[in-house]
Amino acid sequence: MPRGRWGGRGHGRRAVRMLEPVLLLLLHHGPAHGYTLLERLTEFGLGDLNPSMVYRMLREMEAKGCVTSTWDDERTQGPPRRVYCLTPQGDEVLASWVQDLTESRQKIDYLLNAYRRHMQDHQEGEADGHG
Amino acid sequence: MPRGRWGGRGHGRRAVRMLEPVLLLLLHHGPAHGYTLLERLTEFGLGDLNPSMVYRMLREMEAKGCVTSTWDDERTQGPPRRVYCLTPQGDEVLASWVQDLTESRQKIDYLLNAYRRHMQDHQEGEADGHG
DNA sequence: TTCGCTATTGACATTTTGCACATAGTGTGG
DNA sequence: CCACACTATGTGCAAAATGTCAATAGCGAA
Repeated sequence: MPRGRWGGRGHGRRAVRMLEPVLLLLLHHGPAHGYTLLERLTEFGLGDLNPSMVYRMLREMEAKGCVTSTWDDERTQGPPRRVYCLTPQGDEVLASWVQDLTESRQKIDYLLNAYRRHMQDHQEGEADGHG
Repeated sequence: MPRGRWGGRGHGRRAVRMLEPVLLLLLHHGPAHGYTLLERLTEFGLGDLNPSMVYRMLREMEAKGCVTSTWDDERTQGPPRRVYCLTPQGDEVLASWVQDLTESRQKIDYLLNAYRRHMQDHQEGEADGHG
């Protein structure tokens, strides 16, 4: 019974997916190669991602018009590299992601606070009126 | 080219999925019917969810052993209702969700802060050395 | 040539999501 | 009784997203 890579421990889903916004932000600093972006993901806690996913996301973003790509002229080593560059469109999408993430953060906060409050009450209840 | 229900506006993915943890938290307060849970979701900003998804999630949670369900004895109106009840297992899973969400929140914060810092620098750069 | 590293891409399986619709009991109006 | 609205839950399917593996490809070293 294959249930993905989450071998039984804990819950089976990840709360957030931030690959696209992180890539957009990274590209807002200036054009970059996929491979470079890939390495910079660790800074954002996305270090365990499979390269294919990053390249795929990049291509999807290009299809949506968020980025453009050209082949790099200079080649230091290895095969030709693509240089990705943010478009104004990508800029807007980044902004909308920031919006979404701000709201998401609020929702998470709400849940987390509700959890802590409830757990506190629960403990007090145990110590006070129960036992 | 159908891309889901996000008709071109903004980005096409949602950052977070919190249905399961919210249901677990709600059930930590005590047993409840699916329909009731469904209505309480709005408090957590999950008001626009399709009922099927909630019931489905509930059944998945039961399959995982996070909750148990029995048919309600009393019937006020409508068909028999299931009462869902959190298990110790579900308690643990909720805790692991809280962990995950705490980390996720940190990641979001990191991205948001990086964005704001960068945008500030960008503006200063525009006003100062550019134009 | 083969090996190892850098870079990118393709193909396929699995998982998740959204939606439409089926089922089912109860109460109301004709 | 029948149609209808409301409460409550469950099924099935199609599309999209995600995860993993393997393929391609250039370059330098052995």
